[in-house]
Amino acid sequence: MDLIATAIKGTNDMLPGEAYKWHYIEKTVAQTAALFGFQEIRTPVFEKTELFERSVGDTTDVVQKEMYTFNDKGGRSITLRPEGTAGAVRAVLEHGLFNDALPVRAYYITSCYRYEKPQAGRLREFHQFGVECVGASQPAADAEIILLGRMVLERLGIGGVTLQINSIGCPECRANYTAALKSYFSAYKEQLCDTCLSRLDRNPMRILDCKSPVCKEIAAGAPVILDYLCDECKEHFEAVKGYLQVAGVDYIVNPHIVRGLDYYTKTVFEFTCDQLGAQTAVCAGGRYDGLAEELGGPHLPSLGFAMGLERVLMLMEKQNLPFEEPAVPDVYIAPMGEAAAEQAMKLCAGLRAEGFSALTDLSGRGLKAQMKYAAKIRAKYVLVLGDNELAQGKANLKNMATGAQVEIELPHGLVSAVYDANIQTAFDDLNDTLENFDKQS
RNA sequence: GUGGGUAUAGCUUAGUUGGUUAAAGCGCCAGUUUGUGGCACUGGAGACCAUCGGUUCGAAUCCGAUUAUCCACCCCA
Repeated sequence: MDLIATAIKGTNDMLPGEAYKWHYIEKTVAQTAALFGFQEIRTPVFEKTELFERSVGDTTDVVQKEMYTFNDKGGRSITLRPEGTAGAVRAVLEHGLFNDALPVRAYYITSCYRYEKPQAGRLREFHQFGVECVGASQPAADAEIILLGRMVLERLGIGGVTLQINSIGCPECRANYTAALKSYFSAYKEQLCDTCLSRLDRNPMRILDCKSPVCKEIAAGAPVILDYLCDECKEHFEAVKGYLQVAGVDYIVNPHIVRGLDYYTKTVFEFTCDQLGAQTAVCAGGRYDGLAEELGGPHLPSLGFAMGLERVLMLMEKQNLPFEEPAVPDVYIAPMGEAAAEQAMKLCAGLRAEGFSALTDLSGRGLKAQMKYAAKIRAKYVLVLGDNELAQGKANLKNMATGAQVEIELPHGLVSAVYDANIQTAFDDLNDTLENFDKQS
């Protein structure tokens, strides 16, 4: 084939044969969110560029080199959302949802866009399940969000996941900490890798994240944020850990967890797994107490997380986890000849009106081919409709799983040219037949 | 943005040291004369061997570039 266009780099088509997996994940995720009182929020795929520059932070990689930014025809700078929090919080503020009962609990399942080199577990268009809890300052909120993330993974059956938590403090304690980091790392200027050298000035906390062995070794001896937390942040973090312990949640405190988005404060966490290729995080988030104000709203301590759904899917497939099976057609009607084809169409319509999924031939195939097709689409029952059946008003209904057949009465309407009111009751009989079929055979 | 692997039918692959009409399995379509699927048999459609250029009498095979894809770095979910 020589197609004039193919899918864009880093995008995935979700094909009919796979869609049920997504449905299952989305359903599980939404139901779990509902258990925690979260309601869905949907915001536009694109936003004003400033929104992301301000929230995510204009020194972050995401903003600096990964955003899909363009000017629309009105000359406005528009950006496809690289993450979900900014838009959700913007909407909460814009519509004054904080005037209603606090906290606002919202979740979303959306696509996000980042211009990155695709690799395992990383796409340019990817999907996130995210939750935002706006207007909750207490450590209980942190624990609740973590519990929600954990429960989603649990309900999907995903194993091998570790919860790592840390606190990166408030702007005040972080300032002290970064100062300490700077002076510590400055002593190793000669040995740090180039990227870390540039991070020394801009964001020394990132050096803790570096994978280069040398930097890792140096970072191992670096000051730890937890020692620099102010009393309030320290207390908050202790309380969060306390809640997690009470809830029986296993976690490890990893002082090297540093989120790449600027809005995070205090608690940050990641659910990590080693089955994601070079990627580690399947779900990550934290508190962002200053974001609402940063966007021009009131002071609203908040927090949330995002879960990478492609990564969730990847883990589920790797771990051979079951998905809710897709629905298969209830009945396939195999007509033979033109007259039968018309009646089959009518019968299908009636069955569908009754809530059955009913299919019939659209390709003019022979009976054998139709049986094959019916088997392939995993139809539960097949009804062969030929001249004999139409003449006698009876037909054989075949159970495709067992091969058993049973004779049923055809609706009267089928043999008359005009739609007959009786057809409805006749379909009811057919329904009963379908329902009782297994008992009979 | 940097680096590495890969590129032959819808899918998975074979194609010997470059040598005539490029194979197979699966899938698809159709048959195996009487109206019933999963099995078997037979036949059919389907590939300008990613693209462009080069070396050669001759290229799917060698060389280069481009593109795509996978993986890793970076960063992130």
